[in-house]
Amino acid sequence: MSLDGRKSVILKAVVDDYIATAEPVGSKSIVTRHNLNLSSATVRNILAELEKQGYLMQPHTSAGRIPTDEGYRAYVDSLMTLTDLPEDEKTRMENELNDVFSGFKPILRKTAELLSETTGYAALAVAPHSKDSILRQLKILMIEPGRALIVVVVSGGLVKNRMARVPNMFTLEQLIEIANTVEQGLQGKRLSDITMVTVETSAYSIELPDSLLNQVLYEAYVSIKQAENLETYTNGITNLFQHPEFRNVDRAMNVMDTLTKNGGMVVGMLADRASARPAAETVTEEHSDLSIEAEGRKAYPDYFMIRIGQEIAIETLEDCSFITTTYRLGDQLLGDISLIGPKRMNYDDVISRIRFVRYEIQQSLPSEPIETDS
Amino acid sequence: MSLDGRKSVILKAVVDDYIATAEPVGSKSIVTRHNLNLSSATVRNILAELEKQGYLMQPHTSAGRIPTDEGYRAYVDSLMTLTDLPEDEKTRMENELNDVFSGFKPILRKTAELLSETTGYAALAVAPHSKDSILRQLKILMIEPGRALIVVVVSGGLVKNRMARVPNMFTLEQLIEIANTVEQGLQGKRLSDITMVTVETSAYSIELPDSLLNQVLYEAYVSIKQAENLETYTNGITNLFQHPEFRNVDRAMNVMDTLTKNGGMVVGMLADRASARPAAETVTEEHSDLSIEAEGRKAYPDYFMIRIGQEIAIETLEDCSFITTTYRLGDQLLGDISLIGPKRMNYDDVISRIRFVRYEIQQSLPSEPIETDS
DNA sequence: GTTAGCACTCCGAAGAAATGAGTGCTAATT
DNA sequence: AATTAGCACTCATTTCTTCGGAGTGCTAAC
Repeated sequence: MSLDGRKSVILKAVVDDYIATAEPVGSKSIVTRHNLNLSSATVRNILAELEKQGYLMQPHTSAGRIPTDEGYRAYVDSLMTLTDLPEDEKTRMENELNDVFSGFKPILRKTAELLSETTGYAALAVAPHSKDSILRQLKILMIEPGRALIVVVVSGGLVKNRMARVPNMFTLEQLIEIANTVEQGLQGKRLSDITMVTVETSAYSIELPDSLLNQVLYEAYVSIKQAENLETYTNGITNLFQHPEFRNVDRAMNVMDTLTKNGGMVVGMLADRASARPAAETVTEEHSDLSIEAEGRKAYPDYFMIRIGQEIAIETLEDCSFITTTYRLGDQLLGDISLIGPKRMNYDDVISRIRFVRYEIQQSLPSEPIETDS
Repeated sequence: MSLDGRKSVILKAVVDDYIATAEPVGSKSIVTRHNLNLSSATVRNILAELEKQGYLMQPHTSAGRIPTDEGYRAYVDSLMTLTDLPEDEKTRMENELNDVFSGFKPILRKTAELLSETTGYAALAVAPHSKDSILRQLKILMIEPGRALIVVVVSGGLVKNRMARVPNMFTLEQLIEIANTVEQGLQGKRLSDITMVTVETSAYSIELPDSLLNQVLYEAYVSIKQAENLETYTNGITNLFQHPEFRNVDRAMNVMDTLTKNGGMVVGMLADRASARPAAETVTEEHSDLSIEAEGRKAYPDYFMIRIGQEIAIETLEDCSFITTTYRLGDQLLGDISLIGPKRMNYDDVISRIRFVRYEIQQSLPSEPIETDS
């Protein structure tokens, strides 16, 4: 009953056609487009069944069918055919990525740009970060009297730096002493466990007036805390407007709003959740015949997390789909690459591309230094 | 003939009403709304004259009038009445700004946020930068073998830093020597005059194999060059969609695109031009009775540059107006605050608010350390 | 110089009619 | 028992028409 051969062929046909045309798909057009050996009447019967099973729906009584979230889900899980990118596409993207000025940020920016441009959807890259980052180093560099650059180095090689104002009277030596003391006291701690109290405690042995010392400690604390922040690069949000589902200004605005508010935090958190817990039902395994790093499957979250419509659990994005995957640099650093488009998205193409750029990022930057700040 | 008392009253009325309603303004509604002692017929005659003079136009023959770019220009230059912000608004904005976590970036972000939220338009803040930045310091901090943080300090106190990969074999001492040598060679030079050749020349005395040395020099060069980049913070672009002139998806998309492409560079350059050359005809002097820093008028570009429609000289923004002002930190650092909205913008309110936040920024952060990176 | 009056314009809303893609159901066919 | 042809029906969309009204310009009177 559920999805025998013919049914799945028709469901796939509906989703494929709807993705291509954005118009409800009728029985007749299916028959001709896919030259099936069936009459439209038979197809109609099958469509009715698929609708009863929840895979399809009609926008109104006398219209063709469009996929429901469940329909897309079935399509993505087992129906769609993943193809590899054509070679010239690959080399083109490869070249573009290699052209980038050195530095990690530019490369992520370029990645988001490339993805959004080639797919026509919105792309998002989250900079590498470590889930349970551990403080490794705390350095201070005096820029001029009263101003110092505080550098926080975290497990996995992530470095964050931040300018801070310090009392004029401190000498570089004093600052370095403070930094060293705090560093020793906090080294190895998880960032999330560090509080202002921890910082102060770590520095109890230093003999300086509290009022002055605390200013520096506070700056150090802020710097450490900022190392926890995720950085995100978004590109191509306006692309979404090209798609008919967002030709309505209000809907477009809502989506834009959600994607840009708080510096992309909403989306960043979403992507973050992806790498955090790849829950069984929402994670789509790559089709094994095309999987690039099949050996690592169990050990690392190399899946594509695909959230369709309601599954995103954000009301304004219920017409969207959200595809996320995680890249790794070395053993500890994780980052995410995501793509947001209409539910009626070219999943096949998008997945190929994301996989490709992930591969590229991991290849070309296995241990690139990573600079970030707040 | 040009703009005698009654005419300017009527022009002001039209612009005011059109700003308020977004509907073409008719002769009758002017009379009732502003209870003038005139008949609608008289007003019609005046409207016809104003139209002949180029201040007004009709969308179609039997419609009311709307302002032309010249109409807005006249309004902005001499007709509108600038009011001061109500006290509670001021304290509210002040509090919000003071609540911000320390650091310059957050404050600029907050500024853009505040402005866009309270005005309902899009806001843009350009981080402080110096027009002809001069290299002051070049520091290197070794993070771990093979990785170093390069810090560039520029005249005016701007600091940029960037992680770089350096050959493993270098010791911290060697790196510091290189940095010091290059620093000495380049100190005092304008960033724009520094090239890869200049950098290499500055280091000719160092006795190390070229192939290794050049890697470091290249990284230094890149770091210096990145210090030239402007950083921009944009907020509230989606606000624009609320206004009827952008309810058309395509127009909205064009505007969005222009405002977001290349990380806001288009707009950044626009704002930049504002502080660069305040050309007479496009710069609007603040109405003197409300001017806060009247004494500094000639010495600093404390004007509001207002560009209306075509004056922006970007086709996709021809329905917009663009208001920019420059803030200063200390003597050398300049930054811009801009607001982008429909031509039919509440100029009065917007200008008051921009002026207020500029004042706040300059007050609360006279010499805050400024951290940025690429 | 101002105003009342009037004919005229033209947008936009509201309705009516035609179109056509697509459906579900029934009865005939394989 | 599955498939298909046929047909009546539904309903979004498009096109055309009508009509009201806000607003104008012009003329003639005040």
